Amino acid sequence: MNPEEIVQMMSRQGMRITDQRKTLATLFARAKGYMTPKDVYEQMLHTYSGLSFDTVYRNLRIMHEMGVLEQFVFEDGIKFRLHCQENDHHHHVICLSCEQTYPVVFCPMEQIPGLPEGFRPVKHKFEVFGYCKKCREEEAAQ
Amino acid sequence: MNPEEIVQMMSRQGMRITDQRKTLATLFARAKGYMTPKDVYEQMLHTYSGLSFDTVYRNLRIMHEMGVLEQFVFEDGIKFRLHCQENDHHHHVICLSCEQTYPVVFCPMEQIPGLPEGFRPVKHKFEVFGYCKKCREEEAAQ
DNA sequence: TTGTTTGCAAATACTTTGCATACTA
DNA sequence: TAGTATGCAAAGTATTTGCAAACAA
Repeated sequence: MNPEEIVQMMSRQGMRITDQRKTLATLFARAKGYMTPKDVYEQMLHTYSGLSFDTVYRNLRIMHEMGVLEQFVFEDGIKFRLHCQENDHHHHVICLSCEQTYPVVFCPMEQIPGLPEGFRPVKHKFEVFGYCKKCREEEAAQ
Repeated sequence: MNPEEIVQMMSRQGMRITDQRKTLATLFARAKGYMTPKDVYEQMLHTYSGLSFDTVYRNLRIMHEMGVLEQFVFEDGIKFRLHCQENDHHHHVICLSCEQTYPVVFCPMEQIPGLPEGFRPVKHKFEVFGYCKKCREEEAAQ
């Protein structure tokens, strides 16, 4: 998705489009992996020297509520990225080096045996972490 | 696992066995689900009125490092429970109501298709959330 | 007796809130 | 113009650290 599409999406949801929010859109459009609130703040600070942290938090929260961003709880804290554009149910493969994510359509719930008797599943998580081709090649080249 | 076994395990790892740590062992032996540091603090406060939060944090961290406890990042924060005693690789089914967990031997990695070309997986997460038989029955009985 | 554990106090990190001003629509 | 967004200051929550006294081995 390009920045304009993101801005449109935000606008459609009733958000007012400020310069900062345009920059946020550009930032997330360009981002390869996930970003922490701190990452976002630091990136934005280049352009807006008077930027405050609470505005970043507010916008991240709103953009998450609007479904523009996706929030992911890593061991080391919460991170954000653009909301996944895949329509069908899918899972993610995440590179531990560049944090790029790849969708996988395979879903283990379709064939899971051995659920406890009487257990009614309502949601599940399946994520694979590792190293993508590009990062492995770069690593090997050093 | 009973409290004595947990205490032995801690002792074997070189931890000194204080009254508080014995109580911690008892607490986790009895706990059905996961506990937040706050839960633990509040439980312990019944017995130790002068208890401080930092001691709870310290002990939880140490017991996690020693492999006595298991740490789980939920959306609403970090929680702890006894480290799983299953030997073989397995995954967890977690009840959203009582937080009781059940092991499942099935592992989706054994048959996952569609990994991006050249991606080398190093770890994965697979967790199923829902409601266990007991909680569903209790819910229905109301 | 030695070295670990504890409580206290304070520091740090992260996130949220109230309010006046600035800006979008 | 009406109402939202921003920066500032401050508060709230979660977690960590340094230190002296208490305690386990």
